[in-house]
Amino acid sequence: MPARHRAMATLATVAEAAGVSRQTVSNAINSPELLRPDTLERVQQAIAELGYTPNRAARNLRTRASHLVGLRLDPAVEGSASGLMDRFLHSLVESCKEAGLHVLLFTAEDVSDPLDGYDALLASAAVDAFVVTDTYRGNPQASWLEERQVPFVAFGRPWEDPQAPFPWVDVDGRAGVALAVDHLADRGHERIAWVGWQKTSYIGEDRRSGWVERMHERGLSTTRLSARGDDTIEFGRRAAHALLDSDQPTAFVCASDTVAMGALQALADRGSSPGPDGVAVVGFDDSVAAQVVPPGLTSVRQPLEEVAVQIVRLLEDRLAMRRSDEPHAILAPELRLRGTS
Amino acid sequence: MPARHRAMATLATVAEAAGVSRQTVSNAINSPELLRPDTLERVQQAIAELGYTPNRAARNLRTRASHLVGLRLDPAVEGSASGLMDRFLHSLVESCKEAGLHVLLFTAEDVSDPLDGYDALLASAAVDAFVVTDTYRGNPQASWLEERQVPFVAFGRPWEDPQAPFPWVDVDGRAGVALAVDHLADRGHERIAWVGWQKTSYIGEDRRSGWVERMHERGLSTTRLSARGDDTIEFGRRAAHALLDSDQPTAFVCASDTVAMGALQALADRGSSPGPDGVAVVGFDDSVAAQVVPPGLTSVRQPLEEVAVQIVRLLEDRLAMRRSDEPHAILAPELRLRGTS
DNA sequence: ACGCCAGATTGGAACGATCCAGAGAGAGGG
DNA sequence: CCCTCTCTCTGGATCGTTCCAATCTGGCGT
Repeated sequence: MPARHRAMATLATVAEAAGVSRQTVSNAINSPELLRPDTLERVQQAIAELGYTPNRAARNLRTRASHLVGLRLDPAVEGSASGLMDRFLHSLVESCKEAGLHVLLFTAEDVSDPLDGYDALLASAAVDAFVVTDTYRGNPQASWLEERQVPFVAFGRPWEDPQAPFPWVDVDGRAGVALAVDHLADRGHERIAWVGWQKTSYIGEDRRSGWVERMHERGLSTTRLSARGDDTIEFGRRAAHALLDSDQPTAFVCASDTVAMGALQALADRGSSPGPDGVAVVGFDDSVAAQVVPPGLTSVRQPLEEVAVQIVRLLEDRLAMRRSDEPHAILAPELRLRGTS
Repeated sequence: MPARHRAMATLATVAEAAGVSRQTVSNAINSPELLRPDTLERVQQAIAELGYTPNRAARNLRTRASHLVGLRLDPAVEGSASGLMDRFLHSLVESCKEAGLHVLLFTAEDVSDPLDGYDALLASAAVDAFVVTDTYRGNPQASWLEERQVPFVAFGRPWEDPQAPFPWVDVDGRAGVALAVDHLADRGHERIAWVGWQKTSYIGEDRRSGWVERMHERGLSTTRLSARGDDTIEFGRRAAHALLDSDQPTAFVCASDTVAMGALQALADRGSSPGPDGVAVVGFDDSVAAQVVPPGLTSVRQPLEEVAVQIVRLLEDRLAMRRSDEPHAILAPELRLRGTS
């Protein structure tokens, strides 16, 4: 174990100890197949004895690569239920490790500027690549980074331009909602309502289309069963009340757990409880809230672990200047069944 | 704006453009007060024109500092309500930025080994310092890092050894719970129960002591009003039922929101609802779940933003090899009032 | 006119790795 | 016996910055 106050071992130190040149030690680490077995053995032993680890800064300087991936962390909205970032981050860090990469976090000075922060890291060669996550509304980062030929992978589709050539990974929200509709319809529900986001949200409309399509596929009507608004508990509550007052749905499929929590509140307001006997509710995100709220909110779970794996795969291709055979991935979510349905 | 495919500007480039030496450009950036005003002006203009930004790797190599802070991300327990890491991480990244630092995430190969992962980053000089967060049960990292004279700051007290010299920041759980007790007692509750964690948890016992002390200070009895168990919803539920069956508390103060959610479920099981008219419940962590569960769970909120600020302050001291005048900070949480109390 | 001094600027060396071209050692062929 | 070729290994140059010591400049006192 190298102690910090003692001088760290360097290539030169190891080389001397093993009686070889610097370059040979370097090769022992980076291209061991170049060494004669006995030499390799000797060098490896010296490395072990001295506890040598290559100095990152020096390596980065020479190879012009930092093996760091930048991720901009934007403030999560307080009071929204998701907390997806936590799960995603874990998987991402894990997947990156497999690929010899590390995740470097940064934030913007100016949160409203989607480009802020990228430039500084790039110009100083602090990171090799980016993972871009905040693509919910358009995605100027993509074209900006593309222009500069910076390797990056997006979590989220380029909705405005589905043909955009950059690599991305996304979750099939539509399929997820269709899953929810199937589940409810299988259980005999016919009046299944949608409580979702504003029309301006690409993601919201994608999820909603899963509801519309699957409802029609199963011969169910969607008329007067749809509500759109903000991603807040309050909206979910009001929308659920309004729908219950007018067209008496027997189930709600929601664009998010946040909205779904609102629907649950509406049911509570009316003294009725969700679940098999009452009105069913299905959320989206499988947030912690969905897991802990009684009696458990059925919810569509995004495969974030797999998303991270795919992102890193594409990232590796880009970093190796390799053309990915499949630069886009749309992953299927699954339905987590709980008490509310 | 420097494009990636074009050669990046270097000190030499700028120096030539400004008609000065490399070192002068370096000084213009790091010690501008050394330059004559007109020279400084000229150099700065050249820097701006060429879009020059110092190369991190080269700087790191020369100065033996990376300005990176390592943070080990350990898997959050699914189904526990907190999600504190998300909030903390944001604040930490933000505070670090002010100090010219970045946060580098890593994970352990072997999660059960609290030291795993630190060594590799350290040996390769990838980070200058660490923020250690997983100190809930003992804290071998601290002594390990201390031994190696690695700068680090812990989020969490060294419970086993309060005199330990390393810098740390923590939240006063005891005071937070006392706040909750006061709040409930002020509202007329006298039979206030504790639902907390195992005796082996330092944090759990600290929080509990806030309940015990404040109850006694206010002349209230704690006899047969305490339950201890796992940090799960299920335990909270069972414990609440048991207490309600035997000694009829009118309020629950819980060691976590997770446990509190269990208590809420117990009330729901009995057809009674929490709040002013029924049994009050107070949680701990102010998790997203607390915010979204109807009618809103009153909860003790940790000042994570301030924790991050203090951690970075101590970190800066350590990195500057400066002795902090106050290397420990215990911050007071606050009570977030909601419908359950 | 000269020396002195502080302030401003410079050029070489160093940080620790990898790239690159070339040297040394054997093996094999003519 | 020499030449070539391959396999190993080596030493110098280099990445872009900062450290360090030395040099240069101009103002001031005598």
